This record gives sequence, structure tokens and C-alpha cells, in this order.
Amino acid sequence: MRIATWNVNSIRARKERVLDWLIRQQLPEIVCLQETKVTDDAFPRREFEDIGYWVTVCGQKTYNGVALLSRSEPSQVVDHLGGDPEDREARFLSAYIADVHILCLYVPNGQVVGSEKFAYKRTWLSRVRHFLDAQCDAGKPLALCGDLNIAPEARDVHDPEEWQDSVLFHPDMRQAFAALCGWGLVDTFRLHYVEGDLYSWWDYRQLAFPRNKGLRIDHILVTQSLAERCTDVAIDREARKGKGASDHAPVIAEFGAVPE
DNA sequence: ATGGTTGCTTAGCAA
Repeated sequence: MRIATWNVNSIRARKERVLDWLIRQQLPEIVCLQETKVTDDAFPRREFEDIGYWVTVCGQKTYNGVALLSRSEPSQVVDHLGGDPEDREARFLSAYIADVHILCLYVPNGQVVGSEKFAYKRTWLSRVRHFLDAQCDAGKPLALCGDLNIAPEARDVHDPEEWQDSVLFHPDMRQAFAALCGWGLVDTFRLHYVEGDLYSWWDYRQLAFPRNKGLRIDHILVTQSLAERCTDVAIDREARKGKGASDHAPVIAEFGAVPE
């Protein structure tokens, strides 16, 4: 079983690229998408259904938006995080696919440290932790995937000094990431790589990608029972190349069969 | 050097 996550930066602008990638990857079982930037009625669901996916969406006009593609039918779909009835931003999906509880997250960027958006990011992340505590079972297979907009460690940032005051690498956010891990999640990427210079996002500007000035902010975090089955993880830099790419690369993790 | 790029929507915001 493979689980992928990809901030596509508009599903309508990226549709052909995403379809090509899914086919080239031979249709991963579960795919979490972020920043779809489209209302549910305008999501190009047919194209993904045609290649064999169930399509679950939680979108809004212009901003945000998440989607879950799955090779089998999802159940118990939840499309809001809870904890704030006023909050209508489309950033969250929870569902069960086969035996796995999947969470697809688009964590707020936070814009500038100290801003209102930064406070929202902090609150939103604490609501995620509450959702885990109240609605999830750390003893069962669960994968929390998405653009978490946090680089957890210095080795996840091309220039930690330059980024130390940014919302993506701020100590409070790294602490919030640690709080998610403290609930019982493991960063699958770090099961397979210890080195730095491996990133999932590069700014569109200033030739950041060819210079590899990136950050690792897209993650697949799993509970212990899945971590034990995680045989491989990859960030597909190829998908970031060329004209018409998202500013994020997809991350894909592979899991072996359930042990007898 | 305070820039630059992309997408949505149409001049300004968000990332």
C-alpha cells in the first residue's frame, strides 16, 4: 500500500500533471491533495474517477481546499476539524480507507510571526492535537498527511539561520509539530533518511528550485503500527521540474502487508 | 539590492 501527499497549488491548473503523475506511479492507493483552490461542484472529479479513484473533496472558492483520492471506498468521512464552529476554511479531511485512518491536512501558512494568521496557525494546530486526542486511536493504523507548513528540524531547511524567524521554521511551530509526534506519530521520512538537503517545497522566485533552496514542510506521519510496515519513502523532485509545476513536490510512502 | 513568481480573479491577496 502506498500513501502520497501533494500540495498541487490549484487542481484545475495542475490536473493534467497530477493525472500523469498518478499513472506514472501506477495509482497509489491513497493520495492526499492540498490547495485545490476550487469549490466542490467545480472539482474535476470525473477525470480522477475515470482512472479508478474515489474522490472525496472539501473545497472553497479561491483559497485552500483539500481532497482525498482512494482506490477503495472511504468511510466515516469528516470534513471539518472541529473546535471552532466559526472556522469555515477548507483545510481538513478525515476518513477510513481499508484499515487505515487517513487525515489530510492543509495547515495554515501563518504569513508573518506575530500576525493574526500566525495566531490562527497555532490555534489550528492545537485543534489538530485535540482531534487526535478525542477522535483517533494511536494504537491503530493512522496516517496524518499534508502540507503542514512546518519544517521540523534544521536539516529540513536549506539555510536555518535565514529562516529562523519565519513562520515555517519558528520554534512555536516546531513545538507544535513535536506535540503531534508526542501523541504517537512518527515522521516516515526520517525512518529512511538522516541527511539534510532533501526538501518538498521551493519558492517559485529567485530560482529557488534549481539552487535547491527549499524546505521540507510536506509530511506523512504515522502511528507505530504503520511505521513498522513503512518500507520506503520518496520525495519526487521530478514532479517539481519544468514549466507548470506546483511549488511543492509530492511525497510518497510505501507500507508492507499487515503482519500475520 | 526589500527584489522575484504563480494562481485566482481581474488589482490585490495569498503563498
